[in-house]
Amino acid sequence: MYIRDTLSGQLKEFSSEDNKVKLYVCGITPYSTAHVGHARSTITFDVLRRYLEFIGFEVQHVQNFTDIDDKIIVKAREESISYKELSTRYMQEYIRDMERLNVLPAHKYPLATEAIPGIIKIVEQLIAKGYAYENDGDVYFSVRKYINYGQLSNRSIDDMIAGSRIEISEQKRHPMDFALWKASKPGDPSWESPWGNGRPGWHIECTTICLDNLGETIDIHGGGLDLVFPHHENELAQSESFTDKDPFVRFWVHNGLLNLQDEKMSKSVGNLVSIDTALEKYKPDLIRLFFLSAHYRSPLNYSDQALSNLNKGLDRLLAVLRIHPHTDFGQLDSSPFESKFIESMNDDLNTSQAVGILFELAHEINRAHLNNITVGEAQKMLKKLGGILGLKFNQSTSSGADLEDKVFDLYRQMSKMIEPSNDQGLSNLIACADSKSLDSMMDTLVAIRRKLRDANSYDLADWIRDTLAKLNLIIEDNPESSHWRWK
RNA sequence: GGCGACGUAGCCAAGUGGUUAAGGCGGAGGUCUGCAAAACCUCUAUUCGGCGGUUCGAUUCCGCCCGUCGCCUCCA
Repeated sequence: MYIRDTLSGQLKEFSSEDNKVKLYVCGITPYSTAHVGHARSTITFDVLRRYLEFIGFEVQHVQNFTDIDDKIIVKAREESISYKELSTRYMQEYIRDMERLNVLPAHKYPLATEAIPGIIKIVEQLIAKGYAYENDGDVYFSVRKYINYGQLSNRSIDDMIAGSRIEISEQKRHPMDFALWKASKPGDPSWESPWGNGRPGWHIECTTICLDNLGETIDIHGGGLDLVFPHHENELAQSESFTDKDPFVRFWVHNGLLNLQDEKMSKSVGNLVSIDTALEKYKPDLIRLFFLSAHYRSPLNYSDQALSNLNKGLDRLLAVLRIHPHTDFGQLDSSPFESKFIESMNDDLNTSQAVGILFELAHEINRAHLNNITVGEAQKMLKKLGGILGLKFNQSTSSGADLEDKVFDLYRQMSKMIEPSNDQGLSNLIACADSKSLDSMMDTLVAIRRKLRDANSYDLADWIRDTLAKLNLIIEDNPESSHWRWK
């Protein structure tokens, strides 16, 4: 498999020792509800992980929570609760949201606040080695000491200072220096350290958690494109300064950002769609399919139109999986689709192409079935390949609280309409309707319509079909048989 | 100002130095059907932002221009 590495800018063939993959994905700062942009990132790496596992790697997946930072402190104070209470709430929410999106849980979700002893050790070492300095309770990393600073984001210290709004801080020796440890203000959550009470800076928790959980060299480090600078740049600088080991990360992988009306979706802009909101409107499979329909590194515009369009496509796949295959005519060979799927995924996780292949396979299954060829194995293949993308292909079901009553009501209306016809068979069918079981009512309705259609009573047959359609119950008629399904 | 990405049909979106530029949605016609739905068949970009260059040949490589977006401050 080939993966694009941000640091080298190259497509590189992926391999690892003993077929084990150390995968570290930057998690969230839990101070507010997760949005669909977070979902895109998480799903990107979920698919990467699933695929690596599919091709035989053993993946160890670690994702952190940065559960202490300025915004958490501010927000907790606003709500008059502890930082812990606040961060716990949003961490739980996040985990639950991801579960709903069928994301495989990471093997570990380490917290920044639980890594503090390790953080302190690393900061002490960085000071001892001359990469960092303490000033009035703060500790800063000295970017000039790390000669490769800027390598990941491909920029030079001078250029960054020249163009823009770097805050000059009295405490720092160089404006680009960044905090490893921050002295805390009275009343803020704080931890004891050799430099007084304080808390970790933003990037050091990831370094520490990586080293503690995965070792000095990790195979894949992932996150959103907006983390390249400063987060990953700083993480890289401090990690390699600490370990003297190059590389810290073999593959830096970054996903493109999700836009809303061509503008990045972010907390600061406020143009957020929460995962919860998205899930109220769209099935998890659809949201995943939407993300995967574009390349993971490209920007992607979140829009209701795009999602709704894709929904028709998802319905196609679901319809194909509903086919009852013939059993006695040669099996459709779906292995070429698997090969093409793998080829696409091997090419830097080209999920867009892979999704295209799913549709091609679906089309082929429909064709084969029409020609009386058995498609059972091909259906399994479709499910299997979709599964690599984390698609569950759950058929729609919905049992509205009073749905049974509504369908039963339909019987009552029908019995009035039918009386004049004096058809004993029909009346018997109607009479045996069981208001408890939707399945049996639907089966009976299908049978009733059969009779009606045989008797050319199309008006009533159509009325039943239309009425059920309004309840999201679809009846499909074929010359020889009829079926019902959920919309 | 610096760095980077992108611009492919009505929309979403892959892709390639050269026979037919994936796939989905939408649209048109047809088959099937009592009708509808689903499915199937055919069609729907002589052309890949614009202008030059390299090349026998470029949408694909190079340069410039136009446009959109991202990063350089917290962000997945």
